[in-house]
Amino acid sequence: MASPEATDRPLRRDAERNRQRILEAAREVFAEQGIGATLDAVAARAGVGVGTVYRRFPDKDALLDILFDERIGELVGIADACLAEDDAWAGLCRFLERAVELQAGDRGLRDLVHHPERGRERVRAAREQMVPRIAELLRRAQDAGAARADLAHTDIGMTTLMLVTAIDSTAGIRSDAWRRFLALAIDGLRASPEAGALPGPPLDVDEFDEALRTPRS
Amino acid sequence: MASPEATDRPLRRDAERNRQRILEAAREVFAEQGIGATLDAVAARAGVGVGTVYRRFPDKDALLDILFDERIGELVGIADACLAEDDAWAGLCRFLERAVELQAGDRGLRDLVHHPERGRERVRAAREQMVPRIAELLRRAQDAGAARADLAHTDIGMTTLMLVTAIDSTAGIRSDAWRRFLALAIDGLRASPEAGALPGPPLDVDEFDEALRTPRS
DNA sequence: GGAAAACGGAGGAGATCTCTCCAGTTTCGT
DNA sequence: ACGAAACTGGAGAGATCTCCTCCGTTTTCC
Repeated sequence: MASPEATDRPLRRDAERNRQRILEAAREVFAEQGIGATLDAVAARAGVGVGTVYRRFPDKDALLDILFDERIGELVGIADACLAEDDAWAGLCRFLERAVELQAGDRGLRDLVHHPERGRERVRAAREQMVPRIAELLRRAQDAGAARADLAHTDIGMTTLMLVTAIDSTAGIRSDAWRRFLALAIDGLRASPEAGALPGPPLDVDEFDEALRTPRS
Repeated sequence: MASPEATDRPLRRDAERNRQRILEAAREVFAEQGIGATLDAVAARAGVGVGTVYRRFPDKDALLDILFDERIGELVGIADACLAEDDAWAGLCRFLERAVELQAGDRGLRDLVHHPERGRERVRAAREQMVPRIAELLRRAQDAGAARADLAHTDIGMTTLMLVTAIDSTAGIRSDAWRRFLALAIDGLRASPEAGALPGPPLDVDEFDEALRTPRS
């Protein structure tokens, strides 16, 4: 069903072999270079011509959709697992850690999660599943008195967006440097007597969505 | 001395008028669009031809240097003012607030501060003055027991880098939304009994420099 | 063995950006 | 008020990039 010819006769042997090579090469190239990588780069890595890539996949978004549907699904799985934890605060922290960890290893995934224009239906749908889960993770941690009460779930989203910046900057230097910044961020989310009230209202969902849509330097 | 012809005869009246128009237009355009703005855009805003811009300024970096030398100098001034505050923690917080505030209003300044490739000697020199000041602001706050003891000054730098991401994303939506994220970040820097030790060593200065040099999506 | 399917990769088309060139216009000293 | 020198505008050259198509050649499979 991932194949465009699924309903017709199967691909010729060489075609099927190349299709797999392209998918694997695309996985590698997008993970390294992000979704900005050209299909020429994918073709080169796969050892086929660009024409072969374009014959098999209508365009880059279609390829991204096939590749990343599953990976974004993993994020949903992580959220569900963390919702199942007894300790709500630990669940929230663990979610952040594992979600960021997953993205740390894949620049394409980072781009896609924080870049609503790209990808198609499946990726988009998966991303939308995240919102209620994150909101629930936060609400539980707040009810337990562990997370500061004035957080909104968009604050969690912005926190991961900011962490992605740290990852992008440091991935080539020290691949786990992000853990330090995550720890700092988590301490900022914790309920604490010293912390004053947050200034201003949080972003609402639409504002946050627009924020993701905004191109960053 | 800002003028390339300073040692020769003064510019003709129309040339000097256009030079001023270009500088003002460049300030506006770079503040809005960042240092990626084209000199064509600057010329259009100034109401002159591109040729006129290139006749007066050898290239974009020279123009950036003239424009932003002073603005980065303001950052140094802010750091000095905050170093003079009695309350070391308040000084650090105030520095972050004012430094980020200054950058919030000027996308070009954000780009330049966090993008060591661009700009020339003067901008570069001004940026280097920041490092010891930030280190001192942090050390004082740590000695006072207010900032967590395991922070390095590169953590402050990374914090502002991450905040810049938040600003870039939200500037067009709610221009002061960043204050909320700054408050969260500051709470993460505060010494606190709940906070465990930070994982891994901080970035050293060279690593942080390389991190800034790394292109971000 | 031959028709059909697939291949490769040069290159067209379209975006950008930076910066140059020169025919025409403006300034200013005398 | 006039002519030389200074200055102007903006088309467009040149350099990159990226996406995607086209078609002569090769491979598959009945």
